Amino acid sequence: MSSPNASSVITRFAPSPTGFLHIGGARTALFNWAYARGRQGKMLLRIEDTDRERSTEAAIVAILDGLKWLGLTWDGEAVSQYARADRHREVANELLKRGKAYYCYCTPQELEAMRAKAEAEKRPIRYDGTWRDRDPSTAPAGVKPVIRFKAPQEGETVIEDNAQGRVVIPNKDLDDLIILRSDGNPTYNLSVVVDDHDMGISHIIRGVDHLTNAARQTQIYLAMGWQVPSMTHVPLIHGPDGAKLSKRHGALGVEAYRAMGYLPAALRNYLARLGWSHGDEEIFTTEQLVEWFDLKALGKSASRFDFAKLENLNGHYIRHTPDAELLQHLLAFMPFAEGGPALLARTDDAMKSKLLKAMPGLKERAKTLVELLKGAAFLYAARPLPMDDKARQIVADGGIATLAALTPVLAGTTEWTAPALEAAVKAHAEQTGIKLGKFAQPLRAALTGTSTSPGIFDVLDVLGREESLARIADLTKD
RNA sequence: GCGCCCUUCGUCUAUCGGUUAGGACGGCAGCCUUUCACGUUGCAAAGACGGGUUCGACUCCCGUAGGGCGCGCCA
Repeated sequence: MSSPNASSVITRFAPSPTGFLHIGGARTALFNWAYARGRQGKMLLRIEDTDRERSTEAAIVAILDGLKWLGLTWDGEAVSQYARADRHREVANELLKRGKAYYCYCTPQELEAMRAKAEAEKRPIRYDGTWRDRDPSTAPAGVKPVIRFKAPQEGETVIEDNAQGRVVIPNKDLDDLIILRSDGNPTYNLSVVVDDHDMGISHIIRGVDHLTNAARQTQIYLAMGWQVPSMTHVPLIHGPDGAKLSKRHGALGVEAYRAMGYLPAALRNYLARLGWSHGDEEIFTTEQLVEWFDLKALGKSASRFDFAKLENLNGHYIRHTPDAELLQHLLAFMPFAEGGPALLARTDDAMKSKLLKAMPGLKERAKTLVELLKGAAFLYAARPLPMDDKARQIVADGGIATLAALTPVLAGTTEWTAPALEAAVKAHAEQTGIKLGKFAQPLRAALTGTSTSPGIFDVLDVLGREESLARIADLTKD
């Protein structure tokens, strides 16, 4: 199964489908992807679904969907770990045959008691090795055994980690883990080793929460006489408060970031800067990430997720995305936005061209697609326009008189374009000696129903002569 | 409790024994300005603590404190 070219890079992303793709998993996937892509290698995808109780189809769909949205493509078909259970059992039996594993007849209750006792006596919580050297013929009747790995008790296990450095763990602290459950199903640590070996994985890149597993897995590789892949354990991402970003503490799936209006490219860029750096580079393309990404530049300490920085980056990406492309992003985002589907239904070709025309002014003031859509709301608004408090205030504050005085100026402008309208209004301002700003705000209120918008002459332009004049007339006619 | 790991501005980070400890986000102040943004200029802001090693430590070593991860017939 492994590549004929021994030096080729094969990484993998191996999520367990017990929930959505969270931000830490997304970054792990990004690193695996970038590393493989940057070295003409492959990134494989394996779904670790051996926990039949908690694995769900919905989670698998969400994870694949999240990866696709993030633009992280994998090579070949996603592998179901559970589907390979026979092979895992085969290896468990091989280990048994080699004397590297044994049957254990302890019941879950006994193990629980063992743990409780150890804890009460303030001893390390580990399996005591009851069945390690015991004759299976003394097994109690009616108890289905598990198979335990016979871990070395002396010496130490060394992990040469690309991010963590050389990590040494005393073998006395690693107990005999279960590799095959009493129901005959393999457990995680066995499955991972067998799959990574069979799939020819050259580089394992995952979160540091797997560091201890790395030691146990190393022992299994050694027991099977297999080559241990290059290991890299990246530091974790914590929440803004420094606490861990667990499922229950507001950890969000990537689809939540999509709904918050972040662009995949911005999220990739942001995530890449958590635990990894390339000198002082802050904003870089995905192509550059692929080119620059290097295991050696990985940090060791956990980082906190900072929405403010993500938002800033996202704003940068929005501003620098070409209008037409950004419109496509906005359209794709709308189904996930609050009130978005309704607006999307009303987005015909005419509306699309209005959005496109207004885009330069719109994108300048949006940090997220949510804000972009909100900024575009005036294009969708139906007359008479709903007004927010500030707009109402402006109108009430002498705005109507200003608008009335402005109406003939606008109506008399032969060419309805932003520059022509601006020239006309400025001329009027000069004649009357009133500052331009005095005209702009009432106009903005009348045309958009808010106090903020793109440049007011651009707004007049996109809205068109008829609609603009009508919106103004709605306020001045009575 | 045991094991492993981590610790530079509020946050993300640069530094690979010799720097005025740099950048970015955020903050503050100014400029620009038709609103809001953008842009731009400037300012404040860091080596957890204590010992070593060294001519010289943020960089190396030890300890302390704080934090994280792991210790399932979960992954």
